[in-house]
Amino acid sequence: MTGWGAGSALPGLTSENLALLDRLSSMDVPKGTVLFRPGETVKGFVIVLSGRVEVFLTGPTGRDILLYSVEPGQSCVQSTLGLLGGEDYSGEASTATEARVVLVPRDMFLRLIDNDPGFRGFVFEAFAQRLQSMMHLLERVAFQRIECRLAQALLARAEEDCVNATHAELAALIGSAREVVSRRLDALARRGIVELERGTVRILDTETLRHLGEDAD
Amino acid sequence: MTGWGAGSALPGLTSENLALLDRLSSMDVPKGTVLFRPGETVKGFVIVLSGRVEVFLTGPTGRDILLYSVEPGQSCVQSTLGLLGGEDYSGEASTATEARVVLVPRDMFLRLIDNDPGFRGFVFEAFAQRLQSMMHLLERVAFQRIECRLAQALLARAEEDCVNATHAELAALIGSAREVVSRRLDALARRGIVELERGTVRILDTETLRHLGEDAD
DNA sequence: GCCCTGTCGGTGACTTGGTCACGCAGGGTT
DNA sequence: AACCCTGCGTGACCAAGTCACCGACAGGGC
Repeated sequence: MTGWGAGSALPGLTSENLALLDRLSSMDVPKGTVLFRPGETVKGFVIVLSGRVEVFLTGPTGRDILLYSVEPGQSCVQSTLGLLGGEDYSGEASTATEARVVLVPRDMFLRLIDNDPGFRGFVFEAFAQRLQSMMHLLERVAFQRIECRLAQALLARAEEDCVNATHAELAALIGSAREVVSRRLDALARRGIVELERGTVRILDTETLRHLGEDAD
Repeated sequence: MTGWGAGSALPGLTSENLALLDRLSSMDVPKGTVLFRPGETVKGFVIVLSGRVEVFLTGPTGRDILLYSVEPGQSCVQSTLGLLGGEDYSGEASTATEARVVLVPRDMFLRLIDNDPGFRGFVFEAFAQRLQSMMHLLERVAFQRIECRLAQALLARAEEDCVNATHAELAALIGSAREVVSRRLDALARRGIVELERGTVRILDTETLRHLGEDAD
């Protein structure tokens, strides 16, 4: 019994199943750990309890793109894919912060799916959300200009008008190349919208940035 | 009772639920009909019995990209999304051929999900497959060259070394612009790999085309 | 036959974005 | 101090998307 409080993350489970989940041991993982790589077979259903896990796709040229990030209480859909369809991972997941995760073994996962409506709902909804967000991502990648995506990423990542990320990290967030991000940021800085420092971007004009982040259809 | 043979499309259902599904009336839809548009709310769970339904995303510049196509026996995941997560459609679905579809009403869908393991499995697997294929699509769009994607599309669409599609259609298949496809095809024709006619592309050198369709990592 | 109209495809000029190959600056380590 | 690693800036080049055209063809109506 690890007492990680499955109740808060998984509302609606029957108490006996909750107890079952509670008995699983959670793992603490340091920041930057790779949880799985493309081609690996799936060991179980992963739920993130705290911290953040990011799933990236890597292109042949070494360029990365963030598929989605898994926040506390969410599951990593990639693992579900493998459990249900027998497919292997195709993205690479690593911890963006130190994190605490639980791994639900395959047979237990399948049993829960079959006899617990609450758990089922949890999995289904996670699925639906991911699929939806993947479609939005695809839409952005296929149709939106870099400037637009960059503005969105900056706003999303900002803490008190400050973004702590290298240009390379920002590039991965929006699925572009480091050089391109550098040039765009430079352009934004020239216009007085942001201020650049090694490792951080300070947002000076949130309003204009928000405007740039909107679709120009 | 429409007798559309749910059994073949949905193996593993209990006989009573099969009968329930069989009692739904199917619809015949002519080629080119738009089944749903972005922003519409979801009326039910859609299953395609015959023909092909294609789901596109449209960019602000009018450019289209094929998200996936729904073959007989498959369901349209977009409709599932709406039923489970309450989200609206974000793609546009239309029939690529004349087609026969069934619409499972929302409440019946939810009941089936809850009490029929076979139906549940069907939905889950469809979900998993779509998500997987969306990730592959994203990978192609984000990282692969046009020539590569075009070669794949041509091979996938070929019937006896002949592809009956306009340049605009091919462009939508691979998420590019018509002009770009025209130029690429022209380049392929110059190299003697294909032969162009109004409305069709004839493949002369399948081997080279297959080679072009492989990733160049 | 002829014309009209809509679809299909070709083309040039331009812009945006990705790739490659650098080089330089700051902050640690030894 | 010499070193190295990481983050960032830059120029050149290429691939791809956009815009504005134009001609070529097919089908229908007269």
